[in-house]
Amino acid sequence: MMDLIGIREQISNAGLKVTPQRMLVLEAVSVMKNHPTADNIIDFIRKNHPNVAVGTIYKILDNFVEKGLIKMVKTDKDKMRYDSVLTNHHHLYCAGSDRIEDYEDNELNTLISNYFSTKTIDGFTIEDIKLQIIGRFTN
Amino acid sequence: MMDLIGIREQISNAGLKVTPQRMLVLEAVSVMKNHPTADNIIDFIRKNHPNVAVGTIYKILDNFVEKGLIKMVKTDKDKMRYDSVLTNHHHLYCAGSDRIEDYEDNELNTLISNYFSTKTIDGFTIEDIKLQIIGRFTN
DNA sequence: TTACTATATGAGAATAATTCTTAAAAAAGA
DNA sequence: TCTTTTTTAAGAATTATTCTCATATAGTAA
Repeated sequence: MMDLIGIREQISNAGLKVTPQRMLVLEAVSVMKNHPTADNIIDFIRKNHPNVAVGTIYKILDNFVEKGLIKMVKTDKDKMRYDSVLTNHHHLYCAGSDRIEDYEDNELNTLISNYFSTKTIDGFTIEDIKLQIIGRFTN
Repeated sequence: MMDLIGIREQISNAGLKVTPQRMLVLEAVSVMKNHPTADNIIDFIRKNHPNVAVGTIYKILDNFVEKGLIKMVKTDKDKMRYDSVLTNHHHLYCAGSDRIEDYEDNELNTLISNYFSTKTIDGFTIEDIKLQIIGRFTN
């Protein structure tokens, strides 16, 4: 479940001081699998630790993104969301709601990276490719 | 250049009343090819028509997105952006700045739609697929 | 352990983007 | 034209996020 030692290590290895607040944020993002917004994370943490400042949580999220501990997910509408899954994956976006799910597909990854190993884009160096698959969840 | 009759028609065909303000907004988004933010659009319009209300422009942008006349593009950090290009295209995102460019590639579109014509995603009906190609512009 | 220094935090003010409210104005239809 | 419905202007309100700065704490070195 919540491997506090692992979380402590991740923060430390990223070159950040380990603080109770950072532990709480990283634990929250790891536990909340639904691409939470900053606000979701704030609520989650403050339910049990009402003394943690909102600005602190925003700053910690920035720290973590900067150090690569978590990622930001771009959605069409609404606010910023965060993602603790760092393996290469794509996202399924519901056209009619806020729902976002991960989509992992190595065959697809291979197909795309093969394609771009021969094809280059003029004036642009590719670092990463993500698919936004928009549609409807049927469940 | 600015085909005012075409713009009028687009608005009308979308089932919206044609007003001067809507003409201005659709013309602005069509002319500004750089994925403008709401604020860019507001500045552009108010330079020549300072009497158009900010809230009106926001509401018109919403109308247009809802009717499919324009699209929203969201990037990692910053605000909402708008896009008038309705052909199927992808986006190049600069990892180090706000820059976004369109990327059209029919060969790629074919590749992907072929892939997903055989492969289905459990519990999900695909409506559209967009690539976010992240990297660096070399010019 | 204690002290030191850099960094992180809490609290709330400030800012920025967007939405809401309401009365007045204008569009489309009869 | 007159009527009905929709749209607009203006600015207040809301929401998300960033900033400020005094205090507190983590990591390190003695």
